[in-house]
Amino acid sequence: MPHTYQYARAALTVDGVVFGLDAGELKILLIQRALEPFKGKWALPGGFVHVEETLDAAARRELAEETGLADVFLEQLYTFGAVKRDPRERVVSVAYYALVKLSDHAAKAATDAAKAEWFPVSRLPQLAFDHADIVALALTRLQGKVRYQPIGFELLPPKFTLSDLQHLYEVILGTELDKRNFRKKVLGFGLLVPLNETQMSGRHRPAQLFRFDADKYEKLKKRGFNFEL
Amino acid sequence: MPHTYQYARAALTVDGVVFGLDAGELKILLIQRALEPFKGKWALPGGFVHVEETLDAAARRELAEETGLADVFLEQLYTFGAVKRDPRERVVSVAYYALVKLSDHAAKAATDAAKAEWFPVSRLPQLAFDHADIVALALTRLQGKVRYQPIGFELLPPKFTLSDLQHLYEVILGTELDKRNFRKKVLGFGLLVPLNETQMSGRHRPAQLFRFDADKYEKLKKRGFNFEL
DNA sequence: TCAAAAGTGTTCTTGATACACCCATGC
DNA sequence: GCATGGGTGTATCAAGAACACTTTTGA
Repeated sequence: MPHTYQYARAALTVDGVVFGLDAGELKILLIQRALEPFKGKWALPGGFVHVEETLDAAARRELAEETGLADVFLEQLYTFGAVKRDPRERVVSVAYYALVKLSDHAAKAATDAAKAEWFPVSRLPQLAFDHADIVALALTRLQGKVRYQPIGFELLPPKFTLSDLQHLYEVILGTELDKRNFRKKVLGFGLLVPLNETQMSGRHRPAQLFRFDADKYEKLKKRGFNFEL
Repeated sequence: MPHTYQYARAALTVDGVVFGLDAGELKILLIQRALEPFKGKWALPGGFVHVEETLDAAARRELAEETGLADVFLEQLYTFGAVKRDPRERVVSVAYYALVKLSDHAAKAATDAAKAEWFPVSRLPQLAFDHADIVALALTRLQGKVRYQPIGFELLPPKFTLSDLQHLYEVILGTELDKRNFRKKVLGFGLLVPLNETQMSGRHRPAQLFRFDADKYEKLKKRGFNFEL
């Protein structure tokens, strides 16, 4: 049953920039397009927003359908509305970015989707539409946000070492950090709980494992606490 | 000539939260709705996005049409997509916020629009749709952004005193600031140019007028300079 | 001469930075 | 026993916070 409108309407889509940390590199999940336009090119997972679903729901649904990801950290990024960004017709896209723990999701992502692949942000293939712009903005946002909100933990497994955490920040921010200062600061927040476990990974001293205390963070946040770097 | 689509599409609108500084208060420009739904209620200026115009262009056009404002600082805020946010049909709105110098625009705004009025953010009337949410988010964004980007000057006249600037920050952030520390810091950036003018305003010592050196800021920014508080 | 806002420096405290060595383990 | 990353403390420096009095003007 086709719908009729007096004026032409833009189509509405969502697109997702999915970040993951893999082998010490920051990566993004891309889909190879099966259809024109840009057939065969790599693109962000995404698709049309249904009339009876919120934008967030559409973003989550598309992620699930195209990549098998569920229960990820997801946040709206920006809405892209250049007139010719899609060669077929006017399409406005609400972009999201997501942070996933590859430990959870690596397996699923591989099986479900037709052709989904992780690419290091530093070596992306050519992207369809204006998706390169979207990725660039997502990266800037991630770099900004990671400094004053503890979202980095969304990229790590539930149990991690301080070195894991430091490398995460170094990769995202593109800087080197001093080990002692980093540890002093991050432990100073009192949001990392040392576990009764260590992690062995090669012929050297095993590393203490920690988890992030999200509950405590929420409580502190309400009292005006500020996580920074 | 009506358009036909296979699936129902959401309508796309833009809405603008226009901030202005008036009589030492932070205010927002609202429009009284002439039509249902929410007839008679106050709402953000905004309207439908045309098929051949960018989102930014739509936001500027609506501001001009409904409030007479042009050439204002304008930045995308967030896109609101709750399913029932408009009782008639599905409407997704890309929200913007704008900063205007009342010195420039007060006159125009008064004449052009049917019923536009400035309301202090602390005493807003009941708003149509989910516009109260949009305003709340805009305020949060403004408070965040004003700390690390020199956008406050968009709310001041081209020539201003340091007290004007300090009061602006105090009003936006809702805090009191120490006069000496504030001046030390803000002058330390070297972005305020003292003019050969003073401003008399009552029976006390006249105040030095400054202008913000936007060119110099742009150059510094490219070299990694960081404006902060 | 008084009221009212403009303008100005110093001390103290806090947080950021710089920096080098010992520890536990696997091979 | 050696290579590898894990783990720790202190001294210095810079920036932020606290704080009070003099200046200029109009009435």
